[in-house]
Formats: sequence, structure tokens, C-alpha cells
Amino acid sequence: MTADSAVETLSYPEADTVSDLVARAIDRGAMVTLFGRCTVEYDGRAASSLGPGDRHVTLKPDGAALVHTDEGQQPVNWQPPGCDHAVAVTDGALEVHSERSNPAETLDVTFETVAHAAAFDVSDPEELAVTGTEADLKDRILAEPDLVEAGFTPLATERETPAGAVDIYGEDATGRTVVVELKRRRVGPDAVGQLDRYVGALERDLHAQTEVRGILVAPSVTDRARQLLAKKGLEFVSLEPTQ
Amino acid sequence: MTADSAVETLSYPEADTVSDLVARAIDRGAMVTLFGRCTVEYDGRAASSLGPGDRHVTLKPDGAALVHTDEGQQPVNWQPPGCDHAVAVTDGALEVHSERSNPAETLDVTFETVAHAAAFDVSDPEELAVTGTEADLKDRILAEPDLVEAGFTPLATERETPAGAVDIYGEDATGRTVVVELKRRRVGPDAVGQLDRYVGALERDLHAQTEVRGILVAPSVTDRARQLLAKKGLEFVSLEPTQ
DNA sequence: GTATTGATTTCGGTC
DNA sequence: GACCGAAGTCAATAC
Repeated sequence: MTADSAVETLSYPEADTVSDLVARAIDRGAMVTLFGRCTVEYDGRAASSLGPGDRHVTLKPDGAALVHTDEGQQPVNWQPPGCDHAVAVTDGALEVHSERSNPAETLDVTFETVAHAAAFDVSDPEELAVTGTEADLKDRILAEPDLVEAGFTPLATERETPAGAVDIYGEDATGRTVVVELKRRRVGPDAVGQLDRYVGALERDLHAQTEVRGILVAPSVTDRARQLLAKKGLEFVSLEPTQ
Repeated sequence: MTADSAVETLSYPEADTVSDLVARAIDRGAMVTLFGRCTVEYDGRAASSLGPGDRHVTLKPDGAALVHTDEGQQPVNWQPPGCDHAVAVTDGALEVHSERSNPAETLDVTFETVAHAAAFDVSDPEELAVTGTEADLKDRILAEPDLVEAGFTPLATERETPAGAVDIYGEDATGRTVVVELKRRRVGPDAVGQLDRYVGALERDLHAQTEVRGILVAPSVTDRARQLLAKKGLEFVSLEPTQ
């Protein structure tokens, strides 16, 4: 693929011209972008309608579709990967149609005017490397268990219980079973409920003589979460994810 | 704004040329797209690094930034609205920098080659109209309370409790207090925990003589959620959101 | 396939 | 600004 053939663009093209470009681009697995005045209709898990306006439309070779306005991080409409994209010209207007089954969902973009169209041949061999996730927090604690509490001994990670997998399962200095739930950011009542379910499931599972301790590890908790922790007899340890 | 001035594009431009275009576009509140071979570095709530590859970069006038690969519905890197975008040329390479404070986050895209650049003047007066949401489900039940249970009487929506706002608060045919939690799709244990917190908070709040009934209304529940409902003494009513 | 949970979740509403 | 919960959440992983 030469540099000159990696990108094809059209400015204010006729509907037939851009339709041809888009159809060929989809066919060869290129990424397509369109910009222009359009309306958008979605029907599937929910349904939505969007009147005329200027939007940026992306069709990815994996079957994803994105419709972006000038505002917001999230697309105003979209289709997930795995959809089939098609393009047509009806009454002189370009129509982009994307659909999937299971669940049945359709997205239709009807262009009043296409201001710009482009097809990009994409090559991206790289994987994104992220740090500062909950998994990193877990590794940090496994390397230095005293961050949770002096004498804490991790015995397993992702230990299965009837209520789901526990982040870190271990015991304290006195040998009592400890369940640790990790969150990389400030938490609300939901995380406390999650931890409580794990503790309850383990107490039943182990027929424990003594109570199982539940420790929530996070940078901080909200007021309601703190009250819920107290009510449930659960504990909290403040720990920031590594920068 | 005439049609001809609404879109500016460049193919395989020099770094200085595209830098100028991007700077002017940001300045006048236009939406910018770039496509080319680049690396991406992010640092903030987490941190990430992405090696060289072909990506599509969008800079929105509201300060959002998106970096898309050829795969996935989600951007591989991004910045939320409210960020400041800047562009520079360093050692002949185009660099796009986006940052915000609170939390401090930076995104840097360094282009090895810019294959295509475009600036779009966007006008979008329309609001998205969505149906099939949880709010629609609530309206449906308020119009026909028997969908929950014969004799159910809604008394309030979004009623505040110490555990948060209850979707629908009412009473059954015998006068017992009922808390209804609505979900538009199949639910897991988290929604049961949420309903349980509301029920507990209301029982304490009302000093109720009799137990408060908690009813989860959703299309269906998972096994664990069903078990948790039984354990907590909560009920489930199957109801699909209107198509 | 379903189920469960994390996410740089984002987003909207409310206090 | 913090908090709380919805979302057409998406995406990864385990089963």
C-alpha cells in the first residue's frame, strides 16, 4: 500500500460518487468517515431519533459505527462492532444503514448534504498498555500485604464464592479469614454491598466459627458507604492506586 | 458561513501546514480530525502508552478529544470535554496536546505522518429523543399500576430515603408500603442490593410496624439475583420495556 | 452463548 | 463541586 493510496477523500461530492467510495472502502476493510448535514434514526434495545444537523460519522472495518456531534465524549448514536454497514442513494440522498441481529438493532443515517468523505486504510499492530488499574492495585498489595494491615497474608486472588469472585482472599495475623475488595477510586454504597455479599457467602461456605472480616480498599468512601460499612461490620483501608 | 468554507482539508500535509490549520480551527471552534501514523501517551487518573500505528484523532470544540483505532466502539485514548487542546511542531513532527486540571490529565499524540487533516464548522441545534428508557418504564407503570400487581397504588416517585431515591413508592391492596425498583433490562445481584438498601432505609425511616415490601421490576433476573431476592425476602415482577 | 465486574467508565440530575 | 444512579453503557473474562 503506497502512501498515496492509503487515503481517499471527497469534498462536497455527489451522492453517487460518495456512495461508490464508501461501498468500495467497506469492501476492502477501510475505515470510512463522513461529515455533513444528516438525520439519524436508531431502533433496537431502545429507539431514538435525531433531527437534522452537522455530524461526523465513522464506519469501522470491524463493523462499529459512530455518530458524533460537536459536543461530548460519547457518540450521539452508534452501533457496536460486528454490524453490517451498507450504503445507498435514495432520492438523491446518501443513506448509511448499519444493522445487527441478537439483539436486533438498526442505525440509519440520512444525509441531506455530504460535506466531506474519506476512506482510510488502517494498520495498527500496537496494544495499549495501561497502568493504574485495579489489577495494578492488586499486584501492589500482593507484593506488600502490609499495605492492607500488618500481618495480613494473601492466600488467593479471584477466589470463587457463591456470590462471585473475591479480589483477594487471605487471613489476618490471628488467622481469621479476610476478604479484600479493591477499588481504584472513591466508592459508594454499591461496593459495600458487593463486599458484604462476598463475606456472607464465605461465612456460609466455610461454616466459619468466627466471623469473616471484610475489608474495602479504596482511596476513599462516600458518607453513605461509610455508614453502610459500619452497619455491616465491614472495614475500610485507604489506599491510592500507584501513580 | 458558505458551504465552501465549512470544511478545510489537507492530504499528506507538511507538519507546519497542518499545525496552522489545526490551530486556526481550534481557535474558531471548529471540529478537527486527523488521520496518520502516531504514538499516544496519556497520564492522569491512570496512565497509558500506545506505540506507533494508524489512528483517527478528533478534537471537538467543547474540549473533548478522541483517538480511534480501526477496532472497537470505544476510543483507545481520549480526553473528556473541557480540556484545552494545543498543537505544535517538534523536530518536524506534529504534536497534539490536550490537558485539563481536576483531575490533572494530559494526552499527547505525536504524529510520524499526517495522512489527512480536516476542520469542520459544525452546527447542530437538535436534541436526541430516546424512548425505551427506565423513565419510560416508570411512566408506563404510573399509567397502569396493575402491571406491578393488582391493587398497587403509586404514591410518589423518586422518594428520598437515607439510602437514595426510590423509583416508585406506594402501597399494595392491603395498605402495606411497597418500594419498586425499575430496571429496563435483565438484572444481576447489584440491583437486588440496591432495592434491599431502599427497603432497609424505609423500614428504619418509617418505623414501620409491618415489613416494607420490595419489588424489583425488570424483564428478567439472573440466577444469583433470584437467590439473593429470596434470601432478602424481596419480590420480582417481569416486565419488558415498551418497544 | 450467559454472567459478572471493571472502567481514565460517561452522563445527567440534585443537593 | 460531590454524590448518586442510569446507560442502547462497553469490554474483558470466566463458565
